[in-house]
Amino acid sequence: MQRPDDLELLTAKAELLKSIAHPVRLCIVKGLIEQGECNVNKIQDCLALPQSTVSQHLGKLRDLGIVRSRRQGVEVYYQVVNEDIQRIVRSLFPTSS
Amino acid sequence: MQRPDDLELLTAKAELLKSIAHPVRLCIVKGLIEQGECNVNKIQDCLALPQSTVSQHLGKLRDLGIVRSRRQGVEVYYQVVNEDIQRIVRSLFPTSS
DNA sequence: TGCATTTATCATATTATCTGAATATAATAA
DNA sequence: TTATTATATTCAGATAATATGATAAATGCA
Repeated sequence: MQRPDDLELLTAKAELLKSIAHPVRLCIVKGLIEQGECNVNKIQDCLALPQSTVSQHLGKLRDLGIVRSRRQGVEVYYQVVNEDIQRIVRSLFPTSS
Repeated sequence: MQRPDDLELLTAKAELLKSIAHPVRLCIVKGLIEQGECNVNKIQDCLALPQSTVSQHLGKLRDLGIVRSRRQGVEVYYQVVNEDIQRIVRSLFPTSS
């Protein structure tokens, strides 16, 4: 066991993991990875959670660079853009596409 | 985006991610994976954290089945036994062994 | 303009997590 | 038995994360 040479790296990676270490966010990210881009409204419907709850989770994912949003008219579409996260989620749910 | 068919699975996987979504626990797990089994004392020395803090983190990892402990006399040795976690950590730190 | 729809933000209550001190337990040696 | 070393557990306070309702902002349409 060697001394943690790079605490910043560890903290950054832990932060990354934390971003999907929540059932709702993991569900959102898994859904986006498996089925591609999606707008907020549809995500909400599927999760059956209050709009503000979903929006805040998406906001957190956006702030961390896990997802990117794109406005199309009134709607905002989200997609997963972080490769670490994509690898991790695919590796956690191997049977899925 | 489909309805979360298996909330339990999502919650379990999120729990798994949460277990290493902390710099100290990620450091411990990374160290154990890269350098194999290690006793608590050495882990403490390397992390320069209070004994109870390290022990509590190890306890959390043990309760979740991430690591397994083995007593050898007075010392307790830990090793990582969860394959999901091994895959994730290796994928997060690709340059390491 | 006024209105409906979609999404974001704010305030706040609740809950979970982290930490360190103190204490407890386990193994071994003297 | 007592002492020592190694590890675990308990507890209290601080901090952080989460959920939710109210409100605000952005867009498009009549």
